[in-house]
Amino acid sequence: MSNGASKRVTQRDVARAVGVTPATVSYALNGLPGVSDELRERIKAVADEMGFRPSRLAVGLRLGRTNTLGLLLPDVANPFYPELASGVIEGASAEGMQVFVAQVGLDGRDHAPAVSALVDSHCEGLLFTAVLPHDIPMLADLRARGVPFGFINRRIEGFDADWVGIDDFAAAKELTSLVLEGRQRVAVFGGPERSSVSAGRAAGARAALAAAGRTPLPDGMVGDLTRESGVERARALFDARGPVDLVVCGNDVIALGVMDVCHERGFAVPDDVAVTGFDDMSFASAGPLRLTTVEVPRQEMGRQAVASLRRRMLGFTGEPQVVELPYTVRRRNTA
Amino acid sequence: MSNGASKRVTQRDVARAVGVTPATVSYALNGLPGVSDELRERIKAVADEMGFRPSRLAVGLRLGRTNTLGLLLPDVANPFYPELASGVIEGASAEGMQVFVAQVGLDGRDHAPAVSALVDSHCEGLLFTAVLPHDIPMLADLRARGVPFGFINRRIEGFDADWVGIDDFAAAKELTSLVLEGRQRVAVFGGPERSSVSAGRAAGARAALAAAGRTPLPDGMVGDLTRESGVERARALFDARGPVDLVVCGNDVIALGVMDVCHERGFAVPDDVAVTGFDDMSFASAGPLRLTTVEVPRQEMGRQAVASLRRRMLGFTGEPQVVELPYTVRRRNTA
DNA sequence: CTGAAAGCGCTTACAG
DNA sequence: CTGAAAGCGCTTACAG
Repeated sequence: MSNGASKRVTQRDVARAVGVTPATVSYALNGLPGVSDELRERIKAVADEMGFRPSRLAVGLRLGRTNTLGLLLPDVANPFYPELASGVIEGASAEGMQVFVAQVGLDGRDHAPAVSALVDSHCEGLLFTAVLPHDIPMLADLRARGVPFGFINRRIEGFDADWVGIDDFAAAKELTSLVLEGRQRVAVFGGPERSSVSAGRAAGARAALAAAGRTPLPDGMVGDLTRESGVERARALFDARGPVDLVVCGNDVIALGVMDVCHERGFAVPDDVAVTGFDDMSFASAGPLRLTTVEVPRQEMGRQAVASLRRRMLGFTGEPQVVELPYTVRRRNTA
Repeated sequence: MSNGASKRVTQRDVARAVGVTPATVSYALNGLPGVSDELRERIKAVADEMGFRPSRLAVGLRLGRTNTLGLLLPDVANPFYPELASGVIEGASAEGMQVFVAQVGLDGRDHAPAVSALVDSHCEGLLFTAVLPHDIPMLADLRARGVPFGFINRRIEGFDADWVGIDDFAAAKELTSLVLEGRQRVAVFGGPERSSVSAGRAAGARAALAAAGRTPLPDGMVGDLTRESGVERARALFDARGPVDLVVCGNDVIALGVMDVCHERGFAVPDDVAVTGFDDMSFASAGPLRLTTVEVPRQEMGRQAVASLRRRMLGFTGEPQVVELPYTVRRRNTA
């Protein structure tokens, strides 16, 4: 025993033990009519005792339904995604579904191989968290194959699909307006150029500035959503212009990088340089940090996305569903 | 088209298109002998053009090998685990394996249902990140069924299995000795009582104190690895004893909670109260935080665990493999 | 070099 | 109320 050989108990084993055919075991265990109560109980008891568990592979092959969903996550240096994933996994598990997690490149580069592997494994639905416009051909192909999918967080202009997220534009505008006050020299450190989320946040910040009759500094508007990128952009910015009044960042991680540089140069936050983040990651509220930011309901986004996807998997073919969740501006100590 | 019906192209479709039997398609695509080069190329071309991809379900059922691995993660409020997961997913994907991710309760409670679902799906190996001693019966059952598994991070005293982690005892001892200096009143805020990792870290801290002829304060030794727990324990501690000299925390998240309370009470860190963390999570090095902690190679732990597990899946039956990775003590500004 | 057949573990009409 | 048969999509001995 325990020689590595599969010790799986099959339906047939149970059938033999009880003295019926496998079909009867199937009927009994799946609660279909046509089996006497007494026999059903006996089969259940034997199955339990033998530790029989139907093979999901066999059931999936036979039924053409696997109860499996695929989740595509970009590189997890960004703590935004794990919490999204947690919501997805929790929501899926509550519905008896399993989740294959695949990783795509930073910022969502190179979805194709991951999607292919997921489809090969009969995922019945896919959830994308970091789509970019160049993914459209792949998505169109997916749609043609009849594989349901949904977007979380990012979406693609002009390519409709179920989506769950927040109003990034409104949130960024509100945050920026709130902290703008008299600050004149304002930099906006956005995320990747083609990310709908980053674009929305940057546009919101610019709109707030415009409403106050100001324009942002042209420095560092586009970059990765990483701390390193925040550091590099902040250094370049401060080298060129000294301590500016406010840096509006595309997420909390960039803001961390900016604060690193403020610390390194001895600029007081927010007195010399005010900084805002976005997402309200767990560390943002920490005592020594107290980052001013926007809380995004990441777990809830994941859960809602599963709910939408499940409807599709069950055959719903209506218009793309848009779920816009509430956000909360958190004004703390950095702006 | 696109009515939700499965648009899967099967081997048989390809066979029909080429005018051969499905078996020939299988031989051709899998590079087996017995197919002329010319025919093989033609079959490959047609398969590609039709977008044929073998069903992993069918292949898995037929071969009894699914190339799938299951990863069990506790509640992801703790950023420790996503980075571990990233290493696992990356390592698996490099080997052509897919990863089912399942979530278990906080601190690893209630593994059983998740394990069961993973085994039902024919995962060929399981990776546990937060085992507890009471999981032994479940693990023994797994072993009896011939399902290979490995531990990352936590392990179980007296239950040998492949394990990847660091020497938590040595690391905690080194860190504590380094920052101890003249500090007399020292609290050790550990993690869950039965976690091998938390136990090792706490023991290491106590050993360092003992070596200096000191004993830790009895307050808050056991608790969850959460910020809330850090907050609660710090409040109770400071209520009872005022600002102690040093709080050695079981991880960075607890330390964050302690620093929240220092901030709230106006205690300067490290001058009034020194604080150490453990793990070196990304936020730990942030300018305003500069937490003194121990860097744990989380991604690498995940990758190595996949390598060990893969050997088992390929039939290796030798002694349990123990992989102890190097850690790095990071002395920054909080102690 | 190619084809027909069995079988992985299930489910579900269809007969009895 | 129960059993025999077909089939989901593959792979692999086994004949030809």
